[in-house]
Amino acid sequence: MAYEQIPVVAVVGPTASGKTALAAELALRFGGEVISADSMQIYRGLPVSTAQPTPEETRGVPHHLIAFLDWDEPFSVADYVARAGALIRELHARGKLPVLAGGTGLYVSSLLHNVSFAEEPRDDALRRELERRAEDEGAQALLSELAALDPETAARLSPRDVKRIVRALELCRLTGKTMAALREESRREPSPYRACWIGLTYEDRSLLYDRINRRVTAMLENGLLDEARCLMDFGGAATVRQAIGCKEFYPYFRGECTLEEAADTLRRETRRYAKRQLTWFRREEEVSWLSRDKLGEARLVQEACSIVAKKLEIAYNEG
RNA sequence: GCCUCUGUAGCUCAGUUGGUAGAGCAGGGGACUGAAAAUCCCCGUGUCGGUGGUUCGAUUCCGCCCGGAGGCA
Repeated sequence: MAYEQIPVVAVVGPTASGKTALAAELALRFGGEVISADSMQIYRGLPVSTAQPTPEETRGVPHHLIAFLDWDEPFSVADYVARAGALIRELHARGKLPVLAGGTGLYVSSLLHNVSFAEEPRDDALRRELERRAEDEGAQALLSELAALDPETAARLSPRDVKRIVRALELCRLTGKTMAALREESRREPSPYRACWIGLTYEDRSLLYDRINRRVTAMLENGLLDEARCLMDFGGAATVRQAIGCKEFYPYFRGECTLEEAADTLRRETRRYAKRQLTWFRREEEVSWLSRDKLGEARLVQEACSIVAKKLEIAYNEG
């Protein structure tokens, strides 16, 4: 490698697995700062539903890319990669170790594998038009159209995956290139980062689910309903509206179900989300997994430190 | 104590006029390139409560036992 790669730690795993605490601990021990990799914690005014780190949890360590966007502002992976990449360079220049912490797999993977999004634009009006056509003519019609332009992408998409069909068509129209080709081009540049991936998991899935279930109860005690009510009244960009934690209560607010039913739906959606996160990170071959149900708190931190020190070849003070 | 109903997948239940069974939910696996906490794909073997009997063959019919619900005393 002709140039030196910037060392980066990435703490990943499903929601409620303890990423926040471990990231702060690692930042303290290695002289780092935390960069969140979470597509919902970016928004202001959702500290409870998005489980943003509390002041106690940050332990005096600076945390970046949290609560800086208003609800009417959309956000995307491309925005994330640009901002987080700039932050990493800035921290490195200041002699700080960047510690990524978050559960948005697409963000972490795209950033650390240096996926380039530079040239591909987006066009919300075109997107809306395509979505309307999908409703009127059926998604299959759009998929057939895509098959003529970009057979490779069309072949791997389901006729029901409207979102991806629309985006693939949008890309063809705007760039004249196929999504398949653009994907290929986006992976050409080698990563400027030397990444140490640490994955938190539970070997016994039911223990993770217990934690999730209890966390929802705790959130309700901490004002979750107020956030949900505000977001429902405000509306906001398509991005925030997807947040798990608020939309599940809208039926309750409309009198269509009980509070307990809404809370159970939220618990289930969070469990499913955690499962999807595990699926995403499992395919990242570089992840060193640590089982939270097998290691005590002290042991977990110790293991994580030694993995980081070894991988990034940095010294640190034990204890 | 007697009578009735009931016991099938983790849960709620369907079903087999006797040829070892299937839905919903829960759950599991996977995919993922500008909305990703989104979106999409795939996955149902379980002593049919136990035990005897009838039968070529019982989860299905009959007897007894055990568990649950209700009714009468």
